[in-house]
Amino acid sequence: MADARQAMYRQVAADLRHAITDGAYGSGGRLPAESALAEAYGVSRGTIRQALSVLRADGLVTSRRGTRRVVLGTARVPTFRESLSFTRWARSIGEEPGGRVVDIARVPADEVEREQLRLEAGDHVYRVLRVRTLSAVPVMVERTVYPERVGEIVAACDPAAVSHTVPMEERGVVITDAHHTIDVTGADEDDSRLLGCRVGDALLRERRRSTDPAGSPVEWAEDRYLPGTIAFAVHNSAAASSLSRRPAL
Amino acid sequence: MADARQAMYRQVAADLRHAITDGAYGSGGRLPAESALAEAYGVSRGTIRQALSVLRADGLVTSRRGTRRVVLGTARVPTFRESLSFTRWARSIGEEPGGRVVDIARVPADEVEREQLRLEAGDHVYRVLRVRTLSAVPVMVERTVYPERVGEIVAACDPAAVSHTVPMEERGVVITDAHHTIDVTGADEDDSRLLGCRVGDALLRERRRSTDPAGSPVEWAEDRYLPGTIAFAVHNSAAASSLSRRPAL
DNA sequence: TTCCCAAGGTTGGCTGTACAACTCCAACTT
DNA sequence: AAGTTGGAGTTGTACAGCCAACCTTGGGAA
Repeated sequence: MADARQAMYRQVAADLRHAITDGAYGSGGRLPAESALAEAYGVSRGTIRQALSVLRADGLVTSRRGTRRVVLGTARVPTFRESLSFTRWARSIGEEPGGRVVDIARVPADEVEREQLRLEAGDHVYRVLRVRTLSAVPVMVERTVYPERVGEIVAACDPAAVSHTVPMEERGVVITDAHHTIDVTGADEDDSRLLGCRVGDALLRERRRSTDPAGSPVEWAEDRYLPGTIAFAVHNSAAASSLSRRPAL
Repeated sequence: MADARQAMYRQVAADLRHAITDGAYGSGGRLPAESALAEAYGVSRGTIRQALSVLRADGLVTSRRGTRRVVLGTARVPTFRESLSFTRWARSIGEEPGGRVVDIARVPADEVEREQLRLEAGDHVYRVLRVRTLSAVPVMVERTVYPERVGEIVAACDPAAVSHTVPMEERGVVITDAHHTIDVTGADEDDSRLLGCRVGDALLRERRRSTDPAGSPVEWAEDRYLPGTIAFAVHNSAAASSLSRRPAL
């Protein structure tokens, strides 16, 4: 349970999550009734339901009226923050992340950037080109556009800094929502040079727009991965839908 | 609002969703306070919060303690069912979906299939190979494995049937959870023949395991798309995280 | 045996209340 | 002019209760 500063339902959710990933209920097994959990944790049923809805959204348990909840899978589900940060992700799978900033520039935002980052005409943005490595092997090229207030933080970082999200968080930039588009694209000359592939080779592309709790865009990024280095995993459920297809541009 | 058989919070969510996609609050605008909405709809604040949590998970609105909710985007978000069915997706973007079953076979499940579909030794599965088209142009090859009870339904379908999910739903097979893995792979000979590309060409691959409300697997599928025909869109938030990266196999 | 039905258990949905934590803005102080 | 404080407004968390919808089980009926 730990940390009393956390909301009760989060503590319960974390505890149940551990119990599930430790296999306490087995895969395909049944959870105790909500009322039983409520009594066990000494909280109301509403709080238990809140905790379970978190696990439901993560795809750890199902729910169906009339019968106990079923454990769907016992795999560890990354937290939201891990899923956003290349560095955190790499460390969580036991790889050593690295990288370096190839190019960074403060320029007036073009029309697309103004639209994506919701800026006014004349506002400036920081464009960052970065190559990222796992165990010193280049696997991804990242092109990110930041609005001025965020870009200043990134520009102040060491070009070889492993993580940009950590300093951003320390400076109060918090990301709570991200919208991703995943498809395939061909390598351009920069990609070719930085990743060691040929121009035109297929790369797995993730485009991402992240926003803070106030709804202001924090970054607009395009990541290109060498095939075979990464896969994206998505869970969706009738309770919390999140994956969709889109016609490619 | 419509249909009284729907739960109240879903009606409210649908109504607010329409209001938002119609631009009633603008992009970046603020929603009325929960208590105001509660009074307007004649329901309790709890019900409003339930409705808003749906929109939150879809990335339509943010939420932050102390201040009103902000409209994140006004784009239409596909429903869970649309995102699962190629046919529904194609129609929703105004394309004419088609396809045909190339091969279907009832065979004993191999070890991987038993693991994925949670079957016993000796159980049989249906393996289906299918090519799918948009406006008569092949764009995707689909390899699906069904457990026996579901496979029987699919096997009874016309090989040229546009949709398998519709008959499945009519026969009481409901999907409530799906786990997807998205990456890039090379075309094999079947892909090459059916999609008209060369062996080894890069394809966007989606692997999917779907389960019903009881937690029993309903299908295990691998879809391979020609590059440029589709992109996957994902929203995740601190409230309902569901995207993760995975090391490629 | 097989089918049907009733009863009990369980989750879904909704209401109402209370307080805590936080944001924002205006008025005040320095 | 700049910083501080305080209060009103808003969402987050938690509790308690009620009924409906649904599933499972077991016993009775055919």
